[in-house]
Amino acid sequence: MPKYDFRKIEPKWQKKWLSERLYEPDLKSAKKPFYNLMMFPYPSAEGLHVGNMYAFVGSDIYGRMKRMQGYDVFQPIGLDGFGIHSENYALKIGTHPMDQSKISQERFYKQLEEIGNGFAWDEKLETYDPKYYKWTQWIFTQMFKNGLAYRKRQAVNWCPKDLTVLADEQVVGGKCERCGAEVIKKDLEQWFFRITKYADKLLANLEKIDWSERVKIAQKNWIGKSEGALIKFKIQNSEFEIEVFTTRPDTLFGATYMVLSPEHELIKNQESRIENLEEVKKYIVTVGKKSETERVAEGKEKTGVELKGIKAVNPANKEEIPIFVADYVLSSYGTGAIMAVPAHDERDFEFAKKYNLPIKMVICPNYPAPVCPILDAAYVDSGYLVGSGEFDGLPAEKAKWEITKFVHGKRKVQYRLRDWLVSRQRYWGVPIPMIHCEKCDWQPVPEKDLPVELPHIKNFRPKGKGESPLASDKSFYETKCPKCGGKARRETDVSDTFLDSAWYYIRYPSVNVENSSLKIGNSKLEIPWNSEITRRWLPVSLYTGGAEHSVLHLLYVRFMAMVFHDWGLLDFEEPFPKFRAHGLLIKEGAKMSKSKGNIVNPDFYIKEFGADTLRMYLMFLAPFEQGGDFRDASILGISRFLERVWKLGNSEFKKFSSEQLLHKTIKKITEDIENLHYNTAISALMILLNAFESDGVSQKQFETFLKLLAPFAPHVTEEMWHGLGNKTSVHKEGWPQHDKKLIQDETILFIVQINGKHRATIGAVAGLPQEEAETLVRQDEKVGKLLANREIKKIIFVPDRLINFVLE
RNA sequence: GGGCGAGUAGCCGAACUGGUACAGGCGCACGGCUUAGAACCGUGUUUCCGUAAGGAUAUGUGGGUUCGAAUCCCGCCUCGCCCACCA
Repeated sequence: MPKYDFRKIEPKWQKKWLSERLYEPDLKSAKKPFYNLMMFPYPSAEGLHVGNMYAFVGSDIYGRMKRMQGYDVFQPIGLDGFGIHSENYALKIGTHPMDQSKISQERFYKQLEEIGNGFAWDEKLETYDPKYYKWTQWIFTQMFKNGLAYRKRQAVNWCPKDLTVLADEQVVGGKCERCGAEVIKKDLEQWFFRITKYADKLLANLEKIDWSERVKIAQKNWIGKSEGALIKFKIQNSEFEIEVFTTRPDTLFGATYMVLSPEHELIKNQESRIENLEEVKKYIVTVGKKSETERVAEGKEKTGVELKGIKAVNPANKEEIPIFVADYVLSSYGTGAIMAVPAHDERDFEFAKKYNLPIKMVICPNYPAPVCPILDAAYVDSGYLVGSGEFDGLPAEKAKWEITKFVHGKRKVQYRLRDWLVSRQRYWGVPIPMIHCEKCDWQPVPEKDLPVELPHIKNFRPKGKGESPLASDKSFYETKCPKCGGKARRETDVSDTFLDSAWYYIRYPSVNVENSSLKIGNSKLEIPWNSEITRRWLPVSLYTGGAEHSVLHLLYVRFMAMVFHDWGLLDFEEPFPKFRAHGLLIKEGAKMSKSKGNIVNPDFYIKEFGADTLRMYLMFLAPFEQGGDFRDASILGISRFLERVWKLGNSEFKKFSSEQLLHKTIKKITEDIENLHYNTAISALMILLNAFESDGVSQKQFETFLKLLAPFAPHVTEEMWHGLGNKTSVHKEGWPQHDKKLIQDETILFIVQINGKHRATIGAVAGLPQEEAETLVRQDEKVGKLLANREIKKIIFVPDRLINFVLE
């Protein structure tokens, strides 16, 4: 018997598959397209993380079964190589990202090949390839032309370590998603994408897509829809008004003061009337220096300053109320100002207590209530109106819209979602293709001049002055205005990496074909993909990836698809009708991280045990969607399993007695893979192998077994398949079908219970009616004894399964 | 603070729609093979009583529904993930 030499077998088949283009579907004319996609990785030269491998293998197993089921499976691969991640790595080891990317790319692709996935290598793409980012830039210019990209000055998230601004989605718990540094606010003018325009659709479409529930919930909360009203408050002795957004217009009569965010325009506007201007300004400056986390940490103790000398008027009861500025009101949500109703809002209550402001109760749990309860906390539940003039006695829900009408307010739906900040003051990214001209303002770079190539500049280190390193390269930024031809300056910021990944899945099938064009009047506009191919292959059949991208990539990518759809470039709105989040792979109970030094490098395990063993081990740990704990010790179980398979396939065949078990296993494995329950599928293979070893196996049965094992262990199965005299790849074989008749049991085991307790197990033929089953069971000696002289109150009968005698 | 999810053997985990709780693997123990060890093969492995047959007991915890609950309902405890002053 030859030795199971995976070190020879695995590279041999990998080469062969590649040269035979085994995993390349016919993109132009495939009859049963199945686009199986896993989120592409961002590479660093440290190489593929075992967590990446876990995710890719899980996706591959599904794709392999689909291929064997007769689908034309397209499983492309590429690199999300632009961005802070790769740039920081280059900074750390002292290389240039442009050179480093070539090294990382080679290493990553080599590793991805070694894990034995069925990738369509011909269509690989890298986001830092000018051929690719030409179109990322094209998308940017179209966004601008369609009014979906705009510039705005506002307080934005700034990472003091990575020296760039960040989108809200990239600030996690007040910290930079990439480096973990405390994020502070900076007042800067930046490029934004108008994702809020699609808030409603992004939310509504969630109902239509089949996604892991936890990801849908995360998106729903992030979008954060709330219904309320816009209400205007007049400023005493002034033309100025303050507009507020509230979800509780029913409590308007209880508004005893107002609060503005530190950035609110009224403060500048009314500067001359504010008596304590110095104090106010000082407060605003102090607040501006605080980081997000400091604000949250101090959140329990609210701070604020009254704007002395000016008052607002409550439009409901015309009472004069004071105005405060406080940082618990955010400039970026609603109108940046609130009406404070301390009796019915926890935050306002706390603030009012601290500054000794009146607390007026206007909602009572009961009506007519002789006395309203004395508040030691805000009463935030619903009830009936009191102290609200003509509205007294109305249920709060009803009063909401009547009061809004009474004060000429407007109903308004407000989203928590903010526009997507896409500028980055870094080097390693897609240059934003915009030109600024003193005369003509902002102009997009004309399509014919794309791409705007990222120059190889020596000093790419971020500068931290709110400018990208590109701003020091005169030859880059000096240009002419595309409109008037005058002297102009290029935008020197780059765009967010998440823009690169927001459309890659459309590009894959079109990598090697000609792009389509749109007719606009008499001219043609080339678009970034081929429409015919796109119609055949998209949307993606199954998308797999990490749940950590719930409100990042997975939100942006949906937004962009909706935009393309509205431009007539795609005929679907949702890019991924089915998405599954895989679990997190941890190591000995702890998260893998560089700082802990416990990152598992797959190379070592592939060398030591083989890719097939590592693949199966990873999948056997726990359900794929749950994640798993990598422990060295238990990899031996799989290693033994494959050795035994090898041994069995190299010994003499004879007929296996239970054809039934084989067919039950076919059914189970098919269902398990469909549901990504790879751990139980592997366990079913083990059970079958155990049976083969004790009862024997025919060649035909063993070949079926190899097909079932093929998605998990593609190399060894291919080797043995050919060893049995087959000339074509096992991965192109038809997936085994179970025989429905064969899996029906002829005999079953009856569970006999007395008072719900298991007392005996009795074999019987299947399909026995209750009476016969009862007779049979009573004949049993033990059961007979237990039932002797007892009164039977009731008998519960579950066909072919159980009979329960209930006594007295 | 809010939302979501989970708690089964020494460990990872299985259990369809409520119907034999713990499949499969790891580990461990004993035995075989071997000069010896590794590897490999076999047997056993919730806990308690019992030589055994068998019996009792057991799915974080306390209740409830049911002939019957890991599964459904309510309270509590613990852990994980996400969000977090969003008016």
